[in-house]
Amino acid sequence: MTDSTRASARGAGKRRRLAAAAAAVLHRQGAERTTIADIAAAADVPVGNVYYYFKTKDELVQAALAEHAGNLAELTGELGKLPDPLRRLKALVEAWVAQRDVAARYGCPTGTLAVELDKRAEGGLDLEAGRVIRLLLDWVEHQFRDLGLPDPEDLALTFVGAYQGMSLLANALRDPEIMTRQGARLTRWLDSLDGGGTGARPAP
Amino acid sequence: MTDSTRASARGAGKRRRLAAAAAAVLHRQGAERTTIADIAAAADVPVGNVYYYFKTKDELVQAALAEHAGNLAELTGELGKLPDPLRRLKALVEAWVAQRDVAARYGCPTGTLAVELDKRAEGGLDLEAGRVIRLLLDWVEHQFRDLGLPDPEDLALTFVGAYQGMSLLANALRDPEIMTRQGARLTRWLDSLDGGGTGARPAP
DNA sequence: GTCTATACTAGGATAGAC
DNA sequence: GTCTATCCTAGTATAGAC
Repeated sequence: MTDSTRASARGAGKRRRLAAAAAAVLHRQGAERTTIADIAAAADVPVGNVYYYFKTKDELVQAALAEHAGNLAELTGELGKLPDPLRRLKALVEAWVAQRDVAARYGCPTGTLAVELDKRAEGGLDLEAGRVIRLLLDWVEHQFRDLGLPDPEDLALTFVGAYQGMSLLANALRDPEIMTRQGARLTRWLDSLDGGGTGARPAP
Repeated sequence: MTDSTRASARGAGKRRRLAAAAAAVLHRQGAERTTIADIAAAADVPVGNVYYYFKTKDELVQAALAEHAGNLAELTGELGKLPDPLRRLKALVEAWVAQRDVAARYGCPTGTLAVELDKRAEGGLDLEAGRVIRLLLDWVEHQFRDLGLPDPEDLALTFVGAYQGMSLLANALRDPEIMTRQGARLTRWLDSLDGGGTGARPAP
């Protein structure tokens, strides 16, 4: 290994630390209230050095979104090991409910970022969070399709919409129990869809 | 009428214009990206004069929230004229769907503000948006209670959560049709609750 | 009560030494 | 590849003339 590859390896390490720190800090403080210095401190990287890895703050936001997309891919990868699509969706609800305290305090990482970036048209990042949400929607839609249910796209919107809605309410009211109770409702809804046979159940 | 009361009347007019402008501009640009100058321009009031009516930017945000609360009270007041609670809720869904283009572009005014204010702990406004959402929740819960359905509080959370979720998705994906389709689902859900008789329908 | 000019600060970004 | 010092802009808020 040459000096330069070792340097690159160290550099890549810092880059990754900065991306992970960006994801975490942006979630807690929001995109606008977070300064480069905040992210640098969280990643234990000197402030001035950040610009070597990310030329602008927007690039850091982009990196945070990639981080969220990666986390999502990891989660759906795990869930994909379950044989039954219905069990996969139920396990996803369980994962959401398990995060109830974080959701009540800071909301859904991607959802809140989507709201903030929408108001930030300049950088052209206003649609990027939507892309990450789209990844989740597509995966969920695939599960509903595998279950043989009609309108899998609408079902996915209902399902993910319910998650975003309960996260926002839990956050706005600072009440993690909202995640628990609405999560239980979502699970019962999934059961009713599968048990219903015809799939004609009119639930939202 | 004395000079001072006339002056007060003019003053109150400007104050009201500023509050209304704050509500509108904060919705479009977000709390962080909006400057005092933006609000002043929208209200057609000279920048420096703003501070006579609102000592800080936070007070303007507070005024915008009061504006949203007022709009909500007006809407529920109208809906209250309908004799049947079920019709009231359906009419509320219709009102939401009618705003689909605004929702797809800027999200729910109160919901997006709740997300932003959550990250803005300093001013102590972080829970204020939640209070406005609570007003809506209480009204909706009341309708479900009048329908004689069990767990009206949870039903209200599901109903309002569905609205917040569909607004966020419509906004993140810039697709007003999401409001239309999910609104139709919500309406069918309401019908199923009422028609179900037992109210044991497991929908989320 | 209305408006102008300006003080002050935070924070993004860059130059350039090492 | 790492870090310091600094420039520069934007935006809140105030002082004070009218």
